Amino acid sequence: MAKARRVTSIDVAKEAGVSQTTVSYVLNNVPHQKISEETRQRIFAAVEKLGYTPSAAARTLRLGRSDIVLLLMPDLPLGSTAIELIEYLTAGLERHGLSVVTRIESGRTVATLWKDLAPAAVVSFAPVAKQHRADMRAAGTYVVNVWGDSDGEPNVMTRGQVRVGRMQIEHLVAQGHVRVGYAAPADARMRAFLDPRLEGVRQGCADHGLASPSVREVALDTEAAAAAARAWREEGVTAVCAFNDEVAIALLAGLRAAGLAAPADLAVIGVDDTPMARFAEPPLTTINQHMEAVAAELADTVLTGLERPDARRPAPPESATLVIRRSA
Amino acid sequence: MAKARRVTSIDVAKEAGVSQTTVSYVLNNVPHQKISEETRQRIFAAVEKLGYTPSAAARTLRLGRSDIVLLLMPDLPLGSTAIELIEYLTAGLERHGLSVVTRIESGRTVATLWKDLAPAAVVSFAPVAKQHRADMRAAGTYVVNVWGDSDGEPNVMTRGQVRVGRMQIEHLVAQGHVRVGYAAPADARMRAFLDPRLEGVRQGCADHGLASPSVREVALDTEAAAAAARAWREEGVTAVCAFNDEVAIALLAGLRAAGLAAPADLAVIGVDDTPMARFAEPPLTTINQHMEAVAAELADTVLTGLERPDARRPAPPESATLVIRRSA
DNA sequence: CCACCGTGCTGAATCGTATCAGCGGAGGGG
DNA sequence: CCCCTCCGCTGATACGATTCAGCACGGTGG
Repeated sequence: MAKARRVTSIDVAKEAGVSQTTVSYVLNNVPHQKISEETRQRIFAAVEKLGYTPSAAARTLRLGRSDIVLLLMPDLPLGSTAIELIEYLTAGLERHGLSVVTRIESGRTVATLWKDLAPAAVVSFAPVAKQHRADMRAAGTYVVNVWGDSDGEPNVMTRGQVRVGRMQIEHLVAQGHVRVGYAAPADARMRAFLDPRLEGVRQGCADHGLASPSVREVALDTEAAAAAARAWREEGVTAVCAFNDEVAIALLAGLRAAGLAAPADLAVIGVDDTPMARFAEPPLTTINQHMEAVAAELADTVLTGLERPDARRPAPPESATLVIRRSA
Repeated sequence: MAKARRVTSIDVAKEAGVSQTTVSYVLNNVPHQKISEETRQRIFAAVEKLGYTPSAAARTLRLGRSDIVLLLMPDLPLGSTAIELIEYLTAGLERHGLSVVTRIESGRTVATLWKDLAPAAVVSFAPVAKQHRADMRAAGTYVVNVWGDSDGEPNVMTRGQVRVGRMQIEHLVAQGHVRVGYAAPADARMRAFLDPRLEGVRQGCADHGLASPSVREVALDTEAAAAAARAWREEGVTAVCAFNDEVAIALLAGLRAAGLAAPADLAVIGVDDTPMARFAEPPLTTINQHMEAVAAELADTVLTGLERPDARRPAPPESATLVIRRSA
């Protein structure tokens, strides 16, 4: 069989008995171009009949930018929370004709990929050099930097993360704790999320007249975690907000190793509600972030940035809930 | 400032004082086109001087296929094992001019994305409808289906997964166990990995003259896991191979809830060596897969499939090791 | 001396879309 | 009756690469 030729807009034009220009106008809803309703329908019918799909490559070549949104993720395990976020974001943007692809970022190969894809927007959960960001913006790519480099860039995540930190403290205060600690991850790549969450905890402490939390790094290592636990105990700390469930679980393991028990000796609260959280010993109290809401907000930011104003929808108000188990 | 125009191969041609055709020949190493060494150098110099980068869109339009490799992942948490695999694969293919992007697959929107990207190859860890695969192949995309649908498609992962299952059994046998169980995940999306691993366990049992393993589903729920543990005990099972660390950790939680202890009452061995494995109670014995080797094999498959024969390198022989902790 | 061939290079067509500039005809105002 | 405007549509070009066909030139064989 002959190598099937692609169906082009010219084929559609022939089928509908109009010019290729008209087909393009109709399919792109070009404003200020009056096309009769009858012609429109003929064209849509032809598209349907021939199974026409526009060539993304040709579009990209002509317009200088594709309909792709590049999502940059750090080279860290993506928990169910992150996966959920990606899925909702993908679905949300797909609805507006944008395709999301993800790149797990380990180094500085973004530039190459960016040139290859010519994406309409880049959403980055991974750190990107300021220079790169500037280059992309200069070339017309809309860049959403989820990492708040505090340089006044659009940043949708920060606010929610602060709130998560506050929620941790609210629960501990409600349980009567007065002297609290904060378990930070040893992995520096987490900084972008650490900062706002910790800030939320600090704010919460201030609001309730508590002293600022005693911050310690808790490495993913039982001995190190045990040492941290003992140190907190000596300071009189009775409860610890962990950066996330992973850190929290490590800390629980450390407690057991140190012959201590949660929540009696030290209460622990995590963030994420990982599938593993319920199997911890004791089962982990944690904060469950509603990724659908977060993703919606993120999608909104992108669409607005790309000036597709038809897209706005109010973000659901509640975006996190407390999951009480036994560790705090 | 004037909107910076793109540097094209025509600019390079002018700078080097040759035709654009020649530039293309040189940059693509077109065989059977003799270009003098001197001209080559002039062109490379011009490329360097002007900072020329070929337009991927134009290439794609002309060739009908891009230099992108689309990696399809299921919408499951990507543990550090998976992330590592992705990273190594990305790095390995990048070396040969291929850009890897990932799509977290939840539904059937692959087709759209595939058309948008016109990828050179698709590597799928997620199930893809047979029809889709056929379409892609018909259009010239090289498809690697890691899910072995047993329809004779290239499948690099299966063999290694079988080996992993065997390794689990080897350890248990060495510990003197005779009657073993297999803890399967409740999530059906894991089937593709479950089947070969379980097959490996079965083979191992046969080799050592043991009865076939007693297979039970272990949901990620403490009560369900406890029930499964009790059931195995009643059968006389003394050790269980878990599908992965996640299932293994759930099972350990179930054991504690049932008042049983690992490994005395029931030994448990996982797969993956998740970061959480060492914090389990008791710390989990597991199999650590060497993703670098797996990724290398996968990259090799893709490159061979795309007929870039320069790329072959022998895959490292060892690709998994046993990590002994305390649960088995 | 002519025919022929290989070397090193060039001209022009092509991929499929978006968009600028313009064209015929109908209708209205003077 | 003529001019002008607006509607609905079309022709032609550009985007930036690959590649087919072919050209000039110098050397070699007959």
